[in-house]
Amino acid sequence: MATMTGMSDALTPRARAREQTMRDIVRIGRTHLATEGAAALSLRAVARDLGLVSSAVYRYVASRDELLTLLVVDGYDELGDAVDTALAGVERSDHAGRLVAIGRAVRAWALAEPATYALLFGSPVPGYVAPAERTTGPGTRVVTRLVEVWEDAWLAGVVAVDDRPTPAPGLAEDLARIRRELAITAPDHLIARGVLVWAALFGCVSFEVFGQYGAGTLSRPEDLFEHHLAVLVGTVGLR
Amino acid sequence: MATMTGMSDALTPRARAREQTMRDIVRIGRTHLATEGAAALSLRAVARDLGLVSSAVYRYVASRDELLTLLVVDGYDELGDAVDTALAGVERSDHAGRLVAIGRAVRAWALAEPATYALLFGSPVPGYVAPAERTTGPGTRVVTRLVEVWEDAWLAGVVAVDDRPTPAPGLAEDLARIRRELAITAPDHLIARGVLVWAALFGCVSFEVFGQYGAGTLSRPEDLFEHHLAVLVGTVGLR
DNA sequence: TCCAAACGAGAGCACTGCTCTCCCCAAACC
DNA sequence: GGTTTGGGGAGAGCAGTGCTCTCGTTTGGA
Repeated sequence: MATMTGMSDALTPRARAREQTMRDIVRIGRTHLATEGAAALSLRAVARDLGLVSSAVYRYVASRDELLTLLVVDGYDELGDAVDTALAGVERSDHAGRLVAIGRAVRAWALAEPATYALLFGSPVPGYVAPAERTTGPGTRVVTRLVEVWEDAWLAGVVAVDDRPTPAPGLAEDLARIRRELAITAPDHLIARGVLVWAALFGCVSFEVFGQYGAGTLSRPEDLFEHHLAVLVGTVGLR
Repeated sequence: MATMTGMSDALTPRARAREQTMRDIVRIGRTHLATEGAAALSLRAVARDLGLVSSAVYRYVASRDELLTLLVVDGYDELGDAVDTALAGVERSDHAGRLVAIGRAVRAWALAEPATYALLFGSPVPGYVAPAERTTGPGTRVVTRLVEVWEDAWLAGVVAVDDRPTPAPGLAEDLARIRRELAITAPDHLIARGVLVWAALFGCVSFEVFGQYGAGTLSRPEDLFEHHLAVLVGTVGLR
């Protein structure tokens, strides 16, 4: 509180070194996460790789859970970047193409970083709850992009989907809140289908990453995924 | 190897006591799993609750991983029983009703036993791989029931679904193997859609159990799930 | 120049999984 | 019934973990 209050960003030497150490911790943490997995992520091991004694890293990271939070945020950012990069190559008016691009990007990133994907979308690490104020922002980047697709298509008037089955009346309130919070205009049945496609997309990716299809039963999983994407495009009435 | 070789089942007093202890271990393990989660599952804690010293439980369970395997098998069995019970109340000819019943049963069980559900369908516990020879049997009960639904509907000639998008030619081999292994006759496009519905169903359940929808954003998640089920019924052309 | 803050090291506590040895007693065999 | 054998419990111990506390040292800023 004393000396260097203010807006930081002034880059004092100490802050500079500190940020470098923080980056090193996250970097080493990511490699450990990728090689040994989330439960085997050990602050002591990170400290060893960093050339520090275990207690020293507690100057930077308050607990193992906070290290997990850092990795969660890092993962969401990377996934969000991957999706945005993929979207950059698709015309905004090509709604089906954008949905497919998002799906492919999510799958590709998940297969490349299965441990981080598991940390974000798998079973919660027991005893650990990601602090909402730090993770919801980066955590909603993908679904934000998905919603953009439906909304764009709806505004362009090119959504062709049956409005049956009709969402239950009890859902109206929830859907209205979603519509308000995301500032969209698409009707209830489209929002509900969008949520389904969102969940289905990650369900497909999770099945593949977590090996639920059975070990080695699929010789061409990418073909199956492409087909599923194509069906999902129809589920929200894009073309 | 010495005395009591043979088919067991003869229930010698020792074997009887042993099985009782095994059941106690699984029972206590389940409560710990439910209260503290998979990563916090500790053989020592189970031993304490059992009134034993930690080394004693190693007479029954070779390792912590084996305890996890016991709980995995136990969970698959319970889920399979839940699904079968739900199906018992639906006419075999009511294909849509059977799919909905399976979906509801899976969701209800997952919400009732989130920790076990996470163990089965969430991110794999790091360093632990479920031994296929012990888990694939019980682990395929649900998908077996799902496949039964499509197959029954197909045989009854009541499947009304577009055969587009056409599964990629490269998928033919994989789909043929699935058809052979499960002894079904449904065509490629129906099998592919069935796989999608399977993954989508568990994607929806996982999103809800793992809180991916955002904490407390849905006031009536069951209504949303019902709607998703209704859409998925259409995805495989049931009515 | 001097002080306070930042920082690293080390010891220590309570916990974990797992191994090994010791030993008792009940079950199994004659 | 007596003998033996092995199942099973207890305890110590090793290596690892998260985390805390204390103790010096370094170093940046006033």
